[in-house]
Amino acid sequence: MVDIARQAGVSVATVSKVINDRDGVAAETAERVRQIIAEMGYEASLGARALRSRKTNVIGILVAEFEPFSTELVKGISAAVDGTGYELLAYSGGDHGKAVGWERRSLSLLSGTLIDGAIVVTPTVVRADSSVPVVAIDPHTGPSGLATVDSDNFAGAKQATDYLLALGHRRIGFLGGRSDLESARLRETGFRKACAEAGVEVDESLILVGGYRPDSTDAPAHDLLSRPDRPSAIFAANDLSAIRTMEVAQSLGLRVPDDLSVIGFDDVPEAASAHPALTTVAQPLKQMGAAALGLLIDLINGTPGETHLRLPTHLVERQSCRAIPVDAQR
Amino acid sequence: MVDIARQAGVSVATVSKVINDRDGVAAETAERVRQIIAEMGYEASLGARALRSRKTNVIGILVAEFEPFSTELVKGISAAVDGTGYELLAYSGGDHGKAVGWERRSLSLLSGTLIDGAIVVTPTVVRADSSVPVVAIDPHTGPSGLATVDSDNFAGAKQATDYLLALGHRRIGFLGGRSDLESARLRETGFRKACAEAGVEVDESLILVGGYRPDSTDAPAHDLLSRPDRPSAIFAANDLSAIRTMEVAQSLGLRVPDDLSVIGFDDVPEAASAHPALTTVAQPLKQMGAAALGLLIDLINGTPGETHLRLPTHLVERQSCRAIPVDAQR
DNA sequence: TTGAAAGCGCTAACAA
DNA sequence: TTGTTAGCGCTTTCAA
Repeated sequence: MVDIARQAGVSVATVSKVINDRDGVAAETAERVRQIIAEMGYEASLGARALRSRKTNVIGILVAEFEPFSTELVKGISAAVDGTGYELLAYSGGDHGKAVGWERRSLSLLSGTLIDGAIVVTPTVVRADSSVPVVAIDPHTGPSGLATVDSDNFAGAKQATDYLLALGHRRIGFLGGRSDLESARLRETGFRKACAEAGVEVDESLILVGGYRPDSTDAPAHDLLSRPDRPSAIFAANDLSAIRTMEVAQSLGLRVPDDLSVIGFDDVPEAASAHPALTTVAQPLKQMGAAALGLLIDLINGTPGETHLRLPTHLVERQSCRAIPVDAQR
Repeated sequence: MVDIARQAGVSVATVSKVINDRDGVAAETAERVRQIIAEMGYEASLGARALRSRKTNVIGILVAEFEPFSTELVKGISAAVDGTGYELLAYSGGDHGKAVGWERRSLSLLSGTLIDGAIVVTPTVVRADSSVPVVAIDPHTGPSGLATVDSDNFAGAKQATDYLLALGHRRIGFLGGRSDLESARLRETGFRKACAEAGVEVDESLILVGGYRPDSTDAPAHDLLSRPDRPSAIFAANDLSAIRTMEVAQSLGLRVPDDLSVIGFDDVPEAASAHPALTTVAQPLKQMGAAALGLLIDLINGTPGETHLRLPTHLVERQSCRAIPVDAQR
């Protein structure tokens, strides 16, 4: 900025005024400064600028990691941000969410200086008292005081389980999600509800935790599939763990769907390219991202509307589930 | 930080030293300060911190927009960053790359202050003289002086065209990419080369530009498909335009692959979930992201190795292409 | 071992 | 219309 000022023969204050379209600058001077800025390809440093002014026009997206789920949300937010005048800064702490409180850390790292507001994805811990407006997607269990967006996890899980039951499955394994997340809790509740309604007793030894992550799914999937009375179907609480479950099954010599039916949750793009293509419950991830952005912008503008948006799910039938032959049913 | 200092009864300078593990602080004092920091959930503002010190341990990923291509790269970078000690900041300017020079703008916005280095995706314009190390993925035409990562676009395009040719197609439409990108140029060259080798003359009126974007693909796809002598197959320069081409075909009453074969390029996850599932040339996007990160970290550490990495492509056969019945061949 | 003071690149209030 | 000055939250000499 000093260079620009020197080149133009004015003070840095004047340059700043030109950049920010403040008035009190002669049209001629402004033009000259603009010229030089363009020539030198200068852009005010976000860090320094934000330090001093309050508004940055940047919205932060805080994720533990860029994996299929969070990136689908990001795609939705990105599509929706077009035309709003905001820019997007998606931030992932280095530890991939392994450290408790990563979202609080990232939030204070960025808020107050760099961003006007934040969308935080699957937070484990949040304080509603952040210095900037925050919207949570798929939040943790319990009240947070935050504006949130999620999908109807209960209904979706029930739908998945009903589908498996309708195919004749009676011994159904359940690979739960991250127990600190509301979504994981609701999916298990939906599963149990469907079983209860169908008069099928759930075998508690068939309920394990996959934690939404492929690597933490390995062990429980192995457990479930290597027992003599293994389930004929598995409902994995998200697509990534469902896909890993299919891989584990295949490594054990089981064919999906012939020997084992598997159903997931989310409908990330990877579900369609799995082998076999994964039957799953779709969350409208792109819409959820867009909705979160809408909520956040309202919050920033001080015109809060809804504080909680819940979007519907639907079943997507692909190739990973099969009806049990009638004579094999118990 | 002032609050912390007051609480601990020390100066902000001391707090800063504790945060940055500088020595010259009594173990006891340090412990007390750390305690309070933890209690208050404080984290130093990235903007302010970076303004003063040089190293931020943050790597920037600059994209025009979060769409399937760039997000696949981001996933690859994210997976590879684990354990390196770096964090990731993916930035998308608001205009979705419509403004020329968005990457230069984003770069100077972030560099010098917020990030230690940047990976820029499909840049149109770059100066190698940035204040931080930069690696380009899928760069623009012509020399840039930048370290780059790409895939073998020429071989991939030839492979795709050979495949179509082998299926008996002789009238093949080509929907090119963004003409400023090296990849688009190479894909067209590969297409022409394959035709030439097969002794098939290319009809220049069948070569149009889709620009890698669904919306800019609509018109040329319509053009190609509504002419009486429409091609029997279309090679679209990336998956997004291929998928849109299939949609346009279907809206025109053409069945894919029965009436029209379509092949894409990239193999983004969306290709597998298209209807019909898209046959395409796969780029190893995740590996490309990981490779770019490796290159960049080398650059940051001042131990530059390779300056240009080219990864191989391969054909992924799905359901969008069909052999032409022999009697229909010309 | 500690803290005062300067300054990173910028914006905002005010004075000239 | 312009420039001077102070200060955003932090790190870093350097003196106490």
